[in-house]
Amino acid sequence: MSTIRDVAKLAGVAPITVSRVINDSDYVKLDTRERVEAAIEELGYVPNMLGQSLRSKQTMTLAVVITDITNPFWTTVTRGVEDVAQAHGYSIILCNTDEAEDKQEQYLQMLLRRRIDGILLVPASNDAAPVELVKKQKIPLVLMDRHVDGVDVDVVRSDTEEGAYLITTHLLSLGHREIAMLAGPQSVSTSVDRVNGYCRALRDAGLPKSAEKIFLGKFTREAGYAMAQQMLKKFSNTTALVAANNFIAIGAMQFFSETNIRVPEDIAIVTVDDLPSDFTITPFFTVAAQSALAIGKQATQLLLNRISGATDVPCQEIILPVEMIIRTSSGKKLAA
Amino acid sequence: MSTIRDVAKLAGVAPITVSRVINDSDYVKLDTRERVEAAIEELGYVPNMLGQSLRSKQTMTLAVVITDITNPFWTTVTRGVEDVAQAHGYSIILCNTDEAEDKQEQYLQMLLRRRIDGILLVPASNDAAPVELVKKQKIPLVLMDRHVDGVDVDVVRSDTEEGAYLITTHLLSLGHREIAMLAGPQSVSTSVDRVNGYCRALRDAGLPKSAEKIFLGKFTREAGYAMAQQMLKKFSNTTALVAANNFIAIGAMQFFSETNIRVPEDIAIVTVDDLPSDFTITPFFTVAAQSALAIGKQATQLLLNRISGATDVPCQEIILPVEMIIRTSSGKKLAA
DNA sequence: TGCTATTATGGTATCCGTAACATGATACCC
DNA sequence: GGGTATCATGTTACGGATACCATAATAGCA
Repeated sequence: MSTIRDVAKLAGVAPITVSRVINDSDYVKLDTRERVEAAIEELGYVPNMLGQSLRSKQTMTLAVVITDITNPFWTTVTRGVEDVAQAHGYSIILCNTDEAEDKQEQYLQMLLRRRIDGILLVPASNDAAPVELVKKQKIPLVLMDRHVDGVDVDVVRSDTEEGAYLITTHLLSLGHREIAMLAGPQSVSTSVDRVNGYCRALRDAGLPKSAEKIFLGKFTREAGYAMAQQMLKKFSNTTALVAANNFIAIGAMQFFSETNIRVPEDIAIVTVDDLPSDFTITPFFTVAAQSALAIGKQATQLLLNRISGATDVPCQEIILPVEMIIRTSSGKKLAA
Repeated sequence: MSTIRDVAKLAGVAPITVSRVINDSDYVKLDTRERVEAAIEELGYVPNMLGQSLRSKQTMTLAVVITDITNPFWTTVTRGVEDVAQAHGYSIILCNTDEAEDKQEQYLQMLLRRRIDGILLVPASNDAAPVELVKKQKIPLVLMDRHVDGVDVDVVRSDTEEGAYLITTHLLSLGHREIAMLAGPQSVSTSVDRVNGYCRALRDAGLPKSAEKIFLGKFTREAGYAMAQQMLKKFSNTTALVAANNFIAIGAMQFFSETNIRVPEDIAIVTVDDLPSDFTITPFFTVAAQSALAIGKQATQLLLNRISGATDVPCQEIILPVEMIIRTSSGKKLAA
């Protein structure tokens, strides 16, 4: 692969002149410019960004560290990131942590070595260490979707506590009193927040003891299936269910479907996180929908602001609103 | 951010000695090593990969260029890529072309500038130019899912023609004779291949003229909706439908659902591409399923082989088998 | 003791592009 | 004609890590 010096030699100029032509950065006579461009064409020269980055200390690269690229919520977030990043000339490095702290740490180390310009992180857990690791190197960092306790850092997330509150309140308004919750892991803030929203709704309705019906698992279909099973075994009088995300809801639905329990007739279901409309023929779940795209876009915008020097501005927590969409899965008002 | 020289100075050694410690590449006295490691720790030194890459001419980075990160098929492919890449110490740069040739070209140029070690490309169209562009720079390249005419290049894809053949034949075996096809764009090989499979099945059944019922659009839900509408307008006697992918099938389903046409009673549907089981409560579509994960993994494996010097081996086209899964959407055998 | 092999460390140049500074040429104005 | 502003190009050094070669110290052995 040819270098800027090869081009310079062929065009009979100094390397810096070629650089000027490439970057359109300084005076170059038309005649010279044409000679240089011809040489570039002839050699098929492509500037080496490694050299540029080494000097400029900019890689024009952002990293997106998510927990699972297979989950449509995260891909939509990533899509939002990509759109904004691309519009500003940045590329995206994608990292999958699978919710594993060691994999996350490994990736972050690698990103630091790469001198990435900024990181968009969905923290695998509530542990502050990885955030500190990045902050110590002064690499701009924005957390997405989840917050982490005890560190000063930018966060862009949905008001997921309110979301859980809304859908639980909806169930209460339909007359349900025995409402269980199938939640995610305790180490993840969104799971905790959603449990809190659920509890607050029950408290506001004067049913604090109902909050014992909480099951903790993972944000997966398998976990949803298993938790639904346990839940019915333990609390057979349950009439409604709050799922902490769509995968849990789907897993629960599969269990109910297999055991001939009708939804919403026998048990009503509500959940946080909508499924993309592209995947569903007729939307079924009553949900607290967040805008994954907006999370990605806003987080990236904030990150780019930080990169372009807004370092004195104190860290912000941007909390986006959620929207309740009432559909079939929550059923009708119970007969009194 | 500190450099190898800062560490060297603090430890009282030459930079090269620090390098040796970092890479464990040569003799270093235990005593010296410890001093260097202490200095690294104290300064929070992180090696700069830009410098390393500039020398070694390896970026340890692969690019995945797909058409839409929001589509679960591509994310599963990407997941396969990521798994294999990560296991070999490579990172992934992700690029979304939105099926647009200009965006693809822009991305490829950028990847060349970055001196990516290899590219996994889902070509946006049948145009050979982008492939030539990459090959000219001798950057290892593997196409995924789609092939491109007139160029010698590695490809890993599914036997999608056979897939379409299988599901069409299944419809024929159920007694259907008026079978329409809703396909993707003509510029994409998978769409063409699926149309061919559909035609071959009809030809084998002695119904070549039925192949006039082909509609071309995009691989999207919206297009599926629109094509289903047109199709019924033009050929109201149609009893079965072959969709070229799952989004088209879902779009068609939505149209039928809105117009009170029952599936499979009034019209049977089969499609290529399964929906991930995590998104569906009870799988409905009879499909020709490909293993997206396998495509990603195999393509990456092949790419890594090329990178590590298998340049003399001629280009291969790896064609993975598809599997027909019969479900509800194709219905029962028609009464004679 | 003298010679070679092994261990341990350093100097210099290089990967590629560009910032900073320097020089030269041309144009313009009084 | 002399001085300044603009245009045009080049020289040198640097960013960070490391290959290559050189040197020095120690160990091993006859």
